[in-house]
Amino acid sequence: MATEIPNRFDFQQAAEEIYSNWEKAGCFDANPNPNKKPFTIVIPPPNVTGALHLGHALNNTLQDIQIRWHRMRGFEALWIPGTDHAGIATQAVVERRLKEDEGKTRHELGREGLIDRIWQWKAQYETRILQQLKRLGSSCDWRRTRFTLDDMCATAVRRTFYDLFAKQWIYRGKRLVNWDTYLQTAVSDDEVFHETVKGHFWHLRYPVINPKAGEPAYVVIATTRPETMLGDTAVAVHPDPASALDKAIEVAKEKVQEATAKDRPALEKQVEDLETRRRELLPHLQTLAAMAQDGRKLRLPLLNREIPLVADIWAKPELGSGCVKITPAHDPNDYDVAIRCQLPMINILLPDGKLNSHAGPYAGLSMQQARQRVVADMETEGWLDQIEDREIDLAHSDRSKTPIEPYLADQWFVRMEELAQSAIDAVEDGRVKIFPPRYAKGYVDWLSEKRDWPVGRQLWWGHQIPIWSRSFETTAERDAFAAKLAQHPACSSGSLSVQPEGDKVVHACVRDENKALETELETLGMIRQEDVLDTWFSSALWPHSTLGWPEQTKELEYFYPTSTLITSRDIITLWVARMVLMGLNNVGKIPFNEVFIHPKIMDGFGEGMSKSKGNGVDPIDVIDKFGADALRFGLTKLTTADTQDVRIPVQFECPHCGALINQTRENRVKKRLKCDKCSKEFSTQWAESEEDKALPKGAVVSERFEVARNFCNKLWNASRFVMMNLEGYQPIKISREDLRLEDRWLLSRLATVTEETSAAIRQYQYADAARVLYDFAWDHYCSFYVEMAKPRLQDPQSRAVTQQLLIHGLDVLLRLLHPMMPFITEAIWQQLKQFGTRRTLDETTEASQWLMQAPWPDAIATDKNPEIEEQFAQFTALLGAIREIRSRQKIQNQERLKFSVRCSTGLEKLLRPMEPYFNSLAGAESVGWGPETQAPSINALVSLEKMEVYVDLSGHIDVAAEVARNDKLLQNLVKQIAGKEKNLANENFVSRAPAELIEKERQALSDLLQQKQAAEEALTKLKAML
RNA sequence: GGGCGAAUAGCUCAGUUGGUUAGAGCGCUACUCUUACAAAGUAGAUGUCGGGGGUUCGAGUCCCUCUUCGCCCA
Repeated sequence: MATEIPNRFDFQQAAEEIYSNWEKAGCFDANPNPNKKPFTIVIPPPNVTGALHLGHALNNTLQDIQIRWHRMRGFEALWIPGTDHAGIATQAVVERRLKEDEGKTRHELGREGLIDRIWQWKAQYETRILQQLKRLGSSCDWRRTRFTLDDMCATAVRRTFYDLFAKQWIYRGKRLVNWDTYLQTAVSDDEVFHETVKGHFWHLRYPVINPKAGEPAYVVIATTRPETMLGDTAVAVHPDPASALDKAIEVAKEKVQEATAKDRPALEKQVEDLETRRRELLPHLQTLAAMAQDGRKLRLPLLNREIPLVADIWAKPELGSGCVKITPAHDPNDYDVAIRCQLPMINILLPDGKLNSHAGPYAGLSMQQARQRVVADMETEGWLDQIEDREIDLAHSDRSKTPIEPYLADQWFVRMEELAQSAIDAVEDGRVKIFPPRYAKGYVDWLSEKRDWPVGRQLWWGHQIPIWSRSFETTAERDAFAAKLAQHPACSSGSLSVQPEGDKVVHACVRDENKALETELETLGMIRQEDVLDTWFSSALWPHSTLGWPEQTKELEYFYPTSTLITSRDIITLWVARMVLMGLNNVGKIPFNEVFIHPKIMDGFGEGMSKSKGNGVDPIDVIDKFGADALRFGLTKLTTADTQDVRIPVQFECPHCGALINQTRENRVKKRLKCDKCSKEFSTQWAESEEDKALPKGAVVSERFEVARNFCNKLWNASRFVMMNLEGYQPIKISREDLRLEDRWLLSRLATVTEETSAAIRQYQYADAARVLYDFAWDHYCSFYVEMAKPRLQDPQSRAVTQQLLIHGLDVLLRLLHPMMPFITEAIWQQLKQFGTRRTLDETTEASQWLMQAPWPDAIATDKNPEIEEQFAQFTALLGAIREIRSRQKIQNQERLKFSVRCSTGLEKLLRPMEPYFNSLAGAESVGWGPETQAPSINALVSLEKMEVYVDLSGHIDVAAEVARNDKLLQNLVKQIAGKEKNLANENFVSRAPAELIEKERQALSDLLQQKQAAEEALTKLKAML
């Protein structure tokens, strides 16, 4: 029976059962349905590198809220789940593991072998990720789960690549790339992070060949990477050092002008240095500039190569020696110089980071070894000028954490001109709306650069580029071959596209997987490109590839464009922008109508959470401890509309006693910790030794979710109360007019709250939606309606109506909360079934089998009644006044109070019917009402806006407490009165402020004066009693 | 260096178009085991709204500037 409901929600057990029941009942499935409007979300596929973290929990909670809300509103709501293969990240993790566990490299395992291992890894993590999503309550259509490397996605990738190739938007070129020597692949700028490290500035001398009279015998260049001299193809000097220096001096002087006193000395020193330099170094630089114009050559030491002295603005006369060595194949700036001055580019590096034959005697050395040898040899030969210490900015690969080598390599690119423009237009003309709107700027700025997209990755894990290539000795041979290939029937049928590159190379792209054709190309001597595509290439197709494109499926037709994409801001350029341009290119339509960028979760110190910092919270730990509903509600409550970061302070949970220990920057990296409370030790994620690992592990959690857990408990117990009092419940016909004030107040609140919640969810104002429901459920439904229902339930006259409104309110509340807290609301819904399916005031609807399929409540406009809400506010104010006196006077709850209220007859009429509630809610009974009411001889007075409340204190007055209260009140009143008087005495205010406001102020002042007088009188009386 | 954002109670955050007593939850204090809930109830205390200028009758809110922090880009 109902009374046996436990007073805690056992979420552990309930959640699992509920979820599998939903799944069995097909609640998550969506299918094209002409009778409904579609609402579609594609999950931003989490990558299979690791498990989901709290940021993912937030991301997916927000998506699920939209999906569940739309589903309840009658949309055909489809949420497509899936994961991303994350090419380089995953391969890096698996390779590292391989090295650590078996000491093997990928080359020892071979391409097939390694890919096999990665699939195993993928299987493991995909399972884990999908499981996490399920435990979170995500209502995805699991039948449609996709993976960016599965057959369906592969087909889409291949078709897209072919299309771009045929449009000649794909090309291969030699470019300087960020080379990861550990993973032996190029990485994009997005995958590089910079770190300032201590280094040196080596000053080297390069001798001048046949210097003329007055010319120096050598030039000095400074470099942070001396070994790259082996790839030098020039030395540059500024063409007009005088004006360049003047400009630099001018800029520096301006800075001095603008500087604060603190910074000024340092900047003045700079100006001084520059002026000294101009005096002492300029003639020398001018000589060099002239020599460069005259075509003077230098001899590159160690390799004895002749290199030109060139004039180029990249050389900064204000820095170092004023000359700079040019290594086009290994430095982006030098690369630009080489393009401008038409210099040769010499690549001295092998893919594994060792030097190649261009490095002459240094071939085979690593960059590190070469540096030592080069410096030593230069010194021996007398070409080393000096060494200074210097901090240098060093690029690292985000994937392998090793230094990046800029490297000249063949690279596949996607031409971005048209594609980028199409994506810019889509946002600028409002077809794609980004929330919060400020993020549109970064999106447009990034796309506006229209930098061609390097899509090739020298990896094994990914979509292999479907291009077969062959090189020829001569252009004629190549052309002949290409012409012949162009005759192939596959070309005219549009499944093969042939294109030349440069003079001697031809590429052929095969549209769909076609073993016969591919083999044929191979017999013609063509070889397939080894590179795979950047992961983002396949994820860019995600909104349409998951719906079956390039097939014109029913799903694609019905569910595309998707409705909204919910993601975090660091992914706007990588994902959102590329999804837009690929959607437009492939389908001809935008991929989604709206994009919502949610906040990023930080720890209590404002630092991003990550496993490598030790401050990462595993959502599963939170779910185990507080329940999925608490996790979801807590995250929802944090998601305010415009903020970009939210902080969640993090604790360790002691596995012995459950105590929470605040995390600090110090303790979060420790291998083991001692509990503050029970003094027992526990291990952390860092534990390595057997001894540490033997200790129980302390989870990283956050007590932030306690609030939400308590809210779940409140909801649970309110429901429990309702059900305990529903014995004999029969649905009855209710007519609004017959209802009491509190009933109509409840209905008015329900209408308002429904409206506010809907509006908030629609506008992605998640925190507002959560707050509105929290306040309503706790402060209105529980604290007032349920409390007021208690006496009414005892009264046979009013019991049936009260039951009806209680269950109606609960039914609506559960539906409103369901998108945020699906499990607990569903659990209660299932229990409510014992009272039948007719629960709401609407006699025509029956409760559905599953709450998740129930209709979203209607905001019944006619139930909204501001007047009643105002009246109710008067009632609660009066109640509060009585309670305050009770508390201040330390009057026990058992002792009854008497009070009288001096107020207008109108208010009296309104509040008198509430008399029983003063008894049940404040233990007080009224003895007088209306304008003529006399104060009891000993009383405490509370002056409210529209009434004066006298609580009879005869018998239990604490005079001192009452004096103190009145004193404080008086002080406050005096302060306020002074403010108002000052305001109203201000000529400017009276003449300029709006008349209404002035009138309001006057009224307020007169009220205040009256209150003051009453307080003074009370005080005089009280003091006489002392 | 450029862009975006943040700074409000001990903590985490709200605070509409400027309008005069700046709010919530947690924590804290006091009192209550009152038959839904102590993961609760009732009441209470707590603020130079980061600093400095300015606009205005009036600034947490608008403008300028400085400081600190975070994220992104180069």
